Amino acid sequence: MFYGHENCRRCLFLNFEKLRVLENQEIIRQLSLTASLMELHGENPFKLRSYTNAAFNLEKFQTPLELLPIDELEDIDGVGKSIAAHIREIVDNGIYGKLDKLAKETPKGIIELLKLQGFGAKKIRALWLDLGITNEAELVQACLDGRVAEMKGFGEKSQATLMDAITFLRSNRGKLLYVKAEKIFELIQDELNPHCSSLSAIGELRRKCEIITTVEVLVATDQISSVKDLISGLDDFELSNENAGPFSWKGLYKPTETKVIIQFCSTNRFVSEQMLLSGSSVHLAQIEKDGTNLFNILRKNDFESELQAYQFMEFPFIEPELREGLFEVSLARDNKLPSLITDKDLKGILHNHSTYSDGRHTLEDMANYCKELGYQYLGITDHSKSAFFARGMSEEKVAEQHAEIEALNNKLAPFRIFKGIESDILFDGSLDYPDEILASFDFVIASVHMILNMDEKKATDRVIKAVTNPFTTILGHPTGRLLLGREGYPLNHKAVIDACADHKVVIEINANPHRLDLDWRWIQYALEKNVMLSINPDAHRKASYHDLHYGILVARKGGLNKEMNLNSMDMQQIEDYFNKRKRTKLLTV
DNA sequence: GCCGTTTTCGGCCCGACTGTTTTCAGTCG
Repeated sequence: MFYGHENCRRCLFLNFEKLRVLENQEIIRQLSLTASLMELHGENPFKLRSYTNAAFNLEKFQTPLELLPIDELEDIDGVGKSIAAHIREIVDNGIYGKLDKLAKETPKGIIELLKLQGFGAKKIRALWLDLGITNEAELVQACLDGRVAEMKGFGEKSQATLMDAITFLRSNRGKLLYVKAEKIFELIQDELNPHCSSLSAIGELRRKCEIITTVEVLVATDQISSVKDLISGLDDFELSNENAGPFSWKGLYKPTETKVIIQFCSTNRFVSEQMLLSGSSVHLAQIEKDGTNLFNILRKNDFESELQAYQFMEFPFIEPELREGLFEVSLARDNKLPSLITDKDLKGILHNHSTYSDGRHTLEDMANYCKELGYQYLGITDHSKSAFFARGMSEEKVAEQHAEIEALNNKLAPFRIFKGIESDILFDGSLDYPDEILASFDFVIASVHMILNMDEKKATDRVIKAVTNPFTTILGHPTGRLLLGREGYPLNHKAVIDACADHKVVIEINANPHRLDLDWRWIQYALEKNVMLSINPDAHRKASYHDLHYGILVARKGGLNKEMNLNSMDMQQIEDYFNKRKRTKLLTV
């Protein structure tokens, strides 16, 4: 349940954003927040636990709660009269009285402090009551004075960890995952489209960076001043620098405190400005012809298309997401640019969960929807038994699932479900089923979920040991990172990729927008070593199949082509691949 | 606050890790 970030209660609860419609997630967020605020106010722990339990049970609930009458809400596990009434109130008013009251009784800065990693409501309560701290600045001062370390339940280490957590929080403030920044861009696009001749994302957004610090947009219009007024007049946008210049608007998207810059230009300058403001400075400088670089050419010349500009420089077209100045220019110079993978190149979906472990939808639902989307196969990989809290499967459950897969394969043919498992990598790098059980799967994804605090040497040795396991087909989310949420465990990427090369293990590009792990910066090295990748959604519900798109974006950014992506194989190819690997493995066991 | 009765009260999910209070509370997954 906590493994897929989408189900992480902490992240849900801290996700203060207006980029939402009233979905079950919003109700869950409010109930979880209630539990934290109750804890903050020292209320009965059992009472607040019922809110946590209700939120937890609602996670698994598929029907939109806003459609349910109150008596049906009360039938849900963990939801009684009181919480059912709260849910109705949220549906009707957007928030419910009890939470509203709790929030009003709590300093805003204290609620912010609940975001600090490693510190829960009880610790924050202690800081609030004992030291009178009500915001981040006061907390920093208390740490610097050493007052935190002197408190009961805290010490020097806690104080240092607290400072680290504040630093992490500060460094991420205003930053957004690509998936969320894209929504801000779409808002701007919808508003401005009627008033401009051309509009494009530029900067990090156009380069499909996984983290966005500034949402930048280029607009070609002859009504600059009225477009500026239009943006400043929108509820969620705030002009922050009136002196930004005649050709730009600088401000904030208030709900997430994200910086927004809108640049203006004339229609005939659009292509050149778009390129100037999208490619990194290194990219623009590296592309040279007769001693003049692309940067200078674009400043002085107008083009009708980006292709025309590259052709002018005697270069092939370079996709915007590659324009980081890392490897693309030398590849282009040698005419070795990859034909980047696209959404259409995915033939099946691997790494998915069902109700056999912590997924929301049944195996049959997951299979039907996968088929409906036009894919040829599904690889189902529920959690293994060690992931007890994700309801990992016992050996008996595995057998039960395999029987159902066989029945479904008869029913859904030629669509095919492959028997997989997301096997936990245990503390010492071993997998948590005996060989005979591991041998019963078509493929095995080995992933780390627990004990994430090892040093680089230990973490690397552990992962490499899992990679050398003859049953491992794919290494799942290699570093365990959650973007803007948790650093991955430190890993010697080269050593791990080398081990994957030696043992013919595929590396996952986890497409969940919170993970995007393997980091795209390592794709080129993997390709150099002839290591295949696999773009997997880690879906815990049907809708998460669509996360594949974000995996595609970073895979393209790293320069991946379809030939080196495992799930670009068609059904027959991947079946042969799995079978061949299994035969090889059986020889080595 | 919810649940499940031995139904109107009494009990309330797991395990590992960390740091600190040296025997356990808080946090996380």
